[in-house]
Amino acid sequence: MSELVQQSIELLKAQGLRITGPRKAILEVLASTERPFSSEEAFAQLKDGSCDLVTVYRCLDQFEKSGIVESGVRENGTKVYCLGHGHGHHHHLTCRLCGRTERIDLCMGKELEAVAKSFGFTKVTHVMEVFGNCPVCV
Amino acid sequence: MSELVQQSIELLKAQGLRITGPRKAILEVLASTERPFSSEEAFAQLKDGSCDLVTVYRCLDQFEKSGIVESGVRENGTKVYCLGHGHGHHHHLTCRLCGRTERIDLCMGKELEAVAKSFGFTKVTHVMEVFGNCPVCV
DNA sequence: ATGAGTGCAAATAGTTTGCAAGCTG
DNA sequence: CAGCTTGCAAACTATTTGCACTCAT
Repeated sequence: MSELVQQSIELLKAQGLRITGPRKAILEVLASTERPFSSEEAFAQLKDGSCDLVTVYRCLDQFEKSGIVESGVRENGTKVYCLGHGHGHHHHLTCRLCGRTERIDLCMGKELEAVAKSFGFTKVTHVMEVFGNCPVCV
Repeated sequence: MSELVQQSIELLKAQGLRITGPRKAILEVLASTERPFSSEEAFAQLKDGSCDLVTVYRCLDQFEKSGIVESGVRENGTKVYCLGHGHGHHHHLTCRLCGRTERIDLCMGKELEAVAKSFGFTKVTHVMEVFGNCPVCV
């Protein structure tokens, strides 16, 4: 089991959450690559019978609430999740044709928070996804 | 009819598209505020009987292809559209409780494009939405 | 043993599509 | 009057919810 999965499990335990087969399996999938997964995609990566698709939805949602994964939104509105991979908040550059994903550390979180605060907004979060056609897909 | 709507209509005509009742009505709604609308929300603003919800979906999609509106995605994945309002590309700060929206001109489009190109990606686009709780909602 | 977690089925939300009829240019 | 547009119905995709059962702690 990867170190990243171990860390995540500790975090879950620390919050009084239970470590189950499906949760471990889903974490393993997320840890396998930096590419963000939708619930359906993560489900597709699981060995047949690992768990139900609904469980994937519920676990990913739970993981997000627990702060061990971050979520984003695809161009088409699909929700995706990825482990912090030990690097905390970041964004992705995704090929809209093949799904290949590169990590982007560029982020204007602080600036956005400053602007938002100037409007009196609190609990500021943001979602940013970058799309393009990768060299392989032309 | 607002100037903004006039401009949009000219753009549609220039592309050989037809100016119909529903299209004008939808443009009026979009022009009424800087707040981005989902198809359902735009539909709700129309006078009863202006047109069918499906038509709103199709028109907004068409408007985006024609370049007269820009689209974004809500935290929950809902697709939203807004007129350029004569200021071109921009982003929004939306209260996740009441929907109040402020315009944000902060954008790292150029930087993102540079990073994406360094990976060999072309046709780079990005989606960014900022959320918070506005002063009125606490 | 107790309640968090899961599976299955069914409900929902948002959006898209097929096709015949209507209206714009 | 040609064919872009629309309306209506139905299909679809992604996600959520209800409920009984199971298993981690």
